[in-house]
Amino acid sequence: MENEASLFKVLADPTRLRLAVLLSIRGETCVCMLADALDAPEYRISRHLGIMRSAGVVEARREGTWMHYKLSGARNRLEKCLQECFRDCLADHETVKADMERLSTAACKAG
Amino acid sequence: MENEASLFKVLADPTRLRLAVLLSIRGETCVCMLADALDAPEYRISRHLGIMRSAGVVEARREGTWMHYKLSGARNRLEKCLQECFRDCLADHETVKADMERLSTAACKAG
DNA sequence: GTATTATATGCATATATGTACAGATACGCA
DNA sequence: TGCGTATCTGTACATATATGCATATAATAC
Repeated sequence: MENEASLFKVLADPTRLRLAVLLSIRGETCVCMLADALDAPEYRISRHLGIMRSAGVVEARREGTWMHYKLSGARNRLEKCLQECFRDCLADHETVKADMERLSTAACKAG
Repeated sequence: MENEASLFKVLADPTRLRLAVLLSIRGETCVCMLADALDAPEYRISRHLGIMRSAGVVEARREGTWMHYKLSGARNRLEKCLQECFRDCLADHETVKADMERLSTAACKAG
């Protein structure tokens, strides 16, 4: 049960939860966009994305200088269930809506 | 989003996750049975149940000397979704099956 | 009242965690 | 090669967390 608890632990932080929900809504997104969306310093976003990546929750793709992150495909029923939670239960959260609003006006040179 | 992250944090511990799944399967259960099921000292179970109770995840009912705990009714969509996760994704976990096995042979004077 | 049982909690300790800053790395371009 | 931009990470620090032990509380039985 350690693994399952670890998965919950990854989501047990507001920054990481917001990132997970945003990625579930928008799909692959660049780090600089995520930093703008969450209105947080880039190194903080990067650190949390690293934690999520180590846990296999997100995947990264490099495109030149830019790194794009997206949710990993669910590897089991629990991960699938939790990803559904993001979309069904958290996508319309006030914080997420504000994050999406900022994200929509953010400009990223990666296009 | 702090509240949602806190909810995940409550579940981000193996002991608490096992307790949550057990309660979702079996319904209201006495502390001594839970301690037997998890093969853990009673004070540890009590401590974690206290944390879950503070977070509103479980409810307690006193019956004489005994305390019975059960999952609280889901107060929102996220809680409902997570409770479904317990039953759909974690109930057949090896650890949970072993916990249920110990629980089935445990005797509680509360009946 | 005392004794016994079930459960909860104060305390000390060890470990983990999030954050901020500075500096490092990776990449593209000249 | 050197420069600029995007991203990552080493370190330090403050805070949070889980644990074990001993003890406290709560309820019942005598």
